Amino acid sequence: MQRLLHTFYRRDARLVARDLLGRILVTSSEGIRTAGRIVETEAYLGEQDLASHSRHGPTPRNAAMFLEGGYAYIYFIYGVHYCFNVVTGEPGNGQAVLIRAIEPLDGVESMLRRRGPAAARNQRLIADGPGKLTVALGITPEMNAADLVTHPGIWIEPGSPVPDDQVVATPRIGIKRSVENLWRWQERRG
DNA sequence: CCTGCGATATTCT
DNA sequence: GAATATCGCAGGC
Repeated sequence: MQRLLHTFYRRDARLVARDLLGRILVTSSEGIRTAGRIVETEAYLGEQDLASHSRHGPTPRNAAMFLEGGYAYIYFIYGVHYCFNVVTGEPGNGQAVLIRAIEPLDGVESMLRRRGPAAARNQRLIADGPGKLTVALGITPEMNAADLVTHPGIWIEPGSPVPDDQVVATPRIGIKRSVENLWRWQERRG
């Protein structure tokens, strides 16, 4: 089992976000592997990025964002959903990449069980949003600040990088500040 | 197909 | 008090 290493993550969040397309996000619990191909990401920078959780400095919620690249940052949003991010850059930068969508690869039965009836009716809905993929993969707040290079339950495998002509960059979703930045990356659907 | 709404933690104003 | 890196459901066309 191969993993992306700290050198991959210790770069600008925009580069990491672009390069995470086509990689495999994996979780393992009780011997069951669930995995999906990353097809949509967003980069969030530090203080200069007015859409980033880190723009006002560390708080109890965003503390993991200020670790070094390669750790997980999992936050609770709208009082309802958990979202999974990969911390990037150097310690103290406050950068991260939000994983917005995956295509299920392994453990689809487990994902359907976790996601419930809506996903069972239409399997394209299993993990096509940031709050959905955390449920599908069994990602919990206990995994916040997990080291993705060494943690036994969550990691990212190299997969196959997506070539430039298959990648589109657009504005980030659900934000009102810094909308001019095209820091959302998707694999072209086909 | 679309639009509106409730859920309600965390943080800032 | 208001905004927010969301989602599923109800209801209308």
